[in-house]
Amino acid sequence: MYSQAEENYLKCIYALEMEHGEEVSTNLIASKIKTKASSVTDMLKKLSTKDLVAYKKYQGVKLTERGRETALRVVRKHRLWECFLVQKLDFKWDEVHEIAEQLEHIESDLLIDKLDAFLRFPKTDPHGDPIPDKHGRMIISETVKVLDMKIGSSGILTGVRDSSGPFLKYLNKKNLALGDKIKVIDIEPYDQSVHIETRTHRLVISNNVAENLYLRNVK
Amino acid sequence: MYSQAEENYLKCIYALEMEHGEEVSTNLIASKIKTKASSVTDMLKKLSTKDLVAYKKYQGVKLTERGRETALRVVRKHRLWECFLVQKLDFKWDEVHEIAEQLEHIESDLLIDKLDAFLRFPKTDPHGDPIPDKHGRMIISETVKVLDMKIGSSGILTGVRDSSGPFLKYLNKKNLALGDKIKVIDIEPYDQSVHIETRTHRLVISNNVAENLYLRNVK
DNA sequence: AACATTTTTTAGACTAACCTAAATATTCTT
DNA sequence: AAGAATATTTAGGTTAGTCTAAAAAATGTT
Repeated sequence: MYSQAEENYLKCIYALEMEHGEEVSTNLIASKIKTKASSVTDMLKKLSTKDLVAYKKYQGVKLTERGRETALRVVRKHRLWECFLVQKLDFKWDEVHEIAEQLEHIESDLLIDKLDAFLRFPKTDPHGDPIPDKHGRMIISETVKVLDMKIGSSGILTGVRDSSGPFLKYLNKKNLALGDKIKVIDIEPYDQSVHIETRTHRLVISNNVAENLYLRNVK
Repeated sequence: MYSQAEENYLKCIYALEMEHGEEVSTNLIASKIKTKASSVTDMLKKLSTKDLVAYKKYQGVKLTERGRETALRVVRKHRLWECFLVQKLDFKWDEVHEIAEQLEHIESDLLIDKLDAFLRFPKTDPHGDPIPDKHGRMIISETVKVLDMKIGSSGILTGVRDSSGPFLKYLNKKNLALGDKIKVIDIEPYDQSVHIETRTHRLVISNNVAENLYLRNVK
């Protein structure tokens, strides 16, 4: 139906809308997709004629309803394939992204629904991100960043903002995994580094890392 | 590494070499790939500069060692994915080809080896075709066409030459499946239609169908 | 408000993979 | 072996997606 390039742009715009709100800028897309702003402009024009984005010169874009549906279908495929890779093929969570980037473009509704069933309709992918169902609906759990936690409170690690290989490898090394219960012992006012405690150990994480960890509150 | 188009040409040339012997002609490739002869010529030149085929103007092509290895890797992926679709996702054997055509281009050696292990290293795909191992080796079983069988002899249906949807649907309807024991009752000299018997029923198949069924001899 | 900076768009070019139409080789027929 | 038929290649064009460089619009600064 749509080319891989088109799907990648839609997915990218969808992600940027989630992060920064609607009205995504050309340069932002360009840097995320690692291409030039002029290429982005070209593509936005094309997506616009296909009624996938609402685009006005110099004003940024946002997805149309059609565009959002399409983006969600790609996201669904990406996250289901990640589940498959981790649960069935024993990949580690930091190894699956690049492969899922390819698999997400395979076109077959039947395939993806059968895959969904095979995996028993998972609600989140290995990084804690919610998986849209076939109607595009998903469960967005209330989460807070580690930095916004009260000192002394605890939470379950439910997701990561940055699911790049290096960051996930860092978490592996520090023995932090999704589902771990984490208690915030102290936040250093000077550099916003955070002293945390898990069931098995204590450690200090930088502000940067703390920004990328989402917790679900727990008493 | 190589584009999907390049991989498709290599796979196509490989298949034609198997069927018709080496030195595959431009038109043959064009008709199989459903494109124009001039496009084939363009691609053959490109594949030639990459040392994947040995090409001399007006003389047809054959795969180089490098080309054959690459083709076999694609074939391996295609057939493993077909196994996955049938065994794990409950697709029927006539539904998997088009999806496998897409999946065969996913690039990750680790993925394909893990998939192979997950499927317990299958030796043939759902159509009875042998699956190359990671070194490109496969078990080619001795088979004969139904038409070449002696009257009164039996064989196990081990493969089909034409694995297109319509043909496989026909076999489904006639209740013929891989692994079935088939006895050749009679071959009509006039039109080469064949009277056969399975464990459960008797039927007459046209010469055309008989040409497309491979049996492994059995006493 | 005027100038500088940044962002975005336009103009024009490139590559991969395809196409049509015309030219050239090869093969077939007699 | 010459002409006809067929097969293949060449020449030149198209589209998708990218690029660079230049132009234009928006934004920031004083």
